[in-house]
Amino acid sequence: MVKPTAIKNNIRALRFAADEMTQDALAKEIGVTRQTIIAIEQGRYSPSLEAAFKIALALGVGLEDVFTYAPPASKE
Amino acid sequence: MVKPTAIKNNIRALRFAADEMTQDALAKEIGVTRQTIIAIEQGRYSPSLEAAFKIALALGVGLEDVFTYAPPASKE
DNA sequence: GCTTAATGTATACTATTTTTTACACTGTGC
DNA sequence: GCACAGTGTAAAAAATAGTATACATTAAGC
Repeated sequence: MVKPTAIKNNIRALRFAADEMTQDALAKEIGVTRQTIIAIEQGRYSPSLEAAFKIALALGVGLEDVFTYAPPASKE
Repeated sequence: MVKPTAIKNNIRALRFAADEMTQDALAKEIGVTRQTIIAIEQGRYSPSLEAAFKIALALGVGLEDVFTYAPPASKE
């Protein structure tokens, strides 16, 4: 099963909004590696709740401003 | 290192508020096992962002109404 | 043309979350 | 007493998230 993450985020946009913060800077600020930021930005996997909270905190916005859950589209 | 989850939740309270929903019912509704609900309720680990979103949805509240991040208390 | 910063890709590895199965405990109804 | 619902515990295995390292690409500055 593939399940390509039902969660979207606008970390990239918010990074630029937040004083042009680089992936590396963000990664360091929240205590993860750059790889993690890249993978999350690209939606390759959704972060842990903890990582998500830290990211929102670092970007100065609420959790739900960064990540949005796209429900699997029920058939209707 | 132990890292006992910096995230708190009030799933249990919200379950009762939401029509006395049982752990089993909630688990089924969001597509995880009962074990997962128990572990999360007890704070044994924090869920994935996806699981967290589903739980909030099933309980009819916002993500940040269910889970709260307790920052590691900076020294001040 | 060389260097550097920022981003992306890949792979192997570790850690954490989630599942599965199985059993224990408590309260309620019969 | 026995059955059942709801909750809890435990441990192994599978799935997913995150790390570490190394290398490629692009744009900017010198």
